[in-house]
Amino acid sequence: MGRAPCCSKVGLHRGPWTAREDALLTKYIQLHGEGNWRSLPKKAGLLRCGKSCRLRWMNYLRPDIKRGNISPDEDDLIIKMHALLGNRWSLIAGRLPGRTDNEIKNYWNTHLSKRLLSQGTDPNTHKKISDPHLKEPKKRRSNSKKQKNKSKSNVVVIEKLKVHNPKPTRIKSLSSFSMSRNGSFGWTISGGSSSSHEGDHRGSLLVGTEVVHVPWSDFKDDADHENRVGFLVGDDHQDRDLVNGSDLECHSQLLPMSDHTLEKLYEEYLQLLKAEDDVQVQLDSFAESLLI
DNA sequence: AACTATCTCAACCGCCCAGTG
DNA sequence: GCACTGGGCGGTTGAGATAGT
Repeated sequence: MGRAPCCSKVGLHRGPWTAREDALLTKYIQLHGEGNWRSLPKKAGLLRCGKSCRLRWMNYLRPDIKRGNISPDEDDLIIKMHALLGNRWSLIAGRLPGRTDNEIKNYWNTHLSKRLLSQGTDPNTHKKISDPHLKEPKKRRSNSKKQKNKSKSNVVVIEKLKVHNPKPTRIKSLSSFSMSRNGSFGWTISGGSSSSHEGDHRGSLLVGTEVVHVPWSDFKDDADHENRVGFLVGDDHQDRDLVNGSDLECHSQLLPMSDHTLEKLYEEYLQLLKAEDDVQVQLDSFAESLLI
């Protein structure tokens, strides 16, 4: 509908981001903070749409991002949240620290919806379906455990049985994350230094007691690797190895915090689910509370 | 080894909403 | 109330990776 694109696309670079672009964007945001996405590309020296910059930052470059497989607990939570909220990925992501809406959306579409189908559940309505054809998920030709190792993301699968490859995710507002847009609730995630949105990232990979990870797509091919790594880790060279080497162990070390948070969430759900009398009413009110 | 089918997910697109003047 | 802008969201796409033939 009539709205003009957020910026002129003439001459703008599209497609996968290079390490150099990542570095430029990260550096700019570290210095000036988030916001003003429309003008940011120009100021940062990027030939990108502001939206593209925002997306790249939010889903990949933010320092308060962790990596890691989506755990079975998170699986379960996503399914429950989806039953409550539908395809409101940002809200669901808001309940899963370290997960982006894009990641959850992708994960749902590629894994969870198929799983529900295979279990005879309509992924849209979360109700049992009777059509046997719908129960059969689209199968890959192999039933072998795929060990996908995309060079693009340079990620190693930790859990042998899980096929989902982790991608970078963000922990919404480490000190206290709040719902975006429609949501207003929040919780406090661990103490430690806060990483504000006003350019206080300082290029460090350490956020509080957490080691957060910077994306490293393009690393293997990019000649700017060293510059980028050095840049991204700032002066904290002890973190270099986290970037240069396999950081999967570090990913798993991040999980306890998330698991702890998940426990809280489960408590909420259990409380709701225990009340069988008017469970639907409570679930509805719970869903509404997310939207306030 | 080559080809094909399938899967994954980063990135883009269009729309909506809130804020501002 | 209206127009405009910036930011954000959900849906979709397509390149690259993987596995089977």
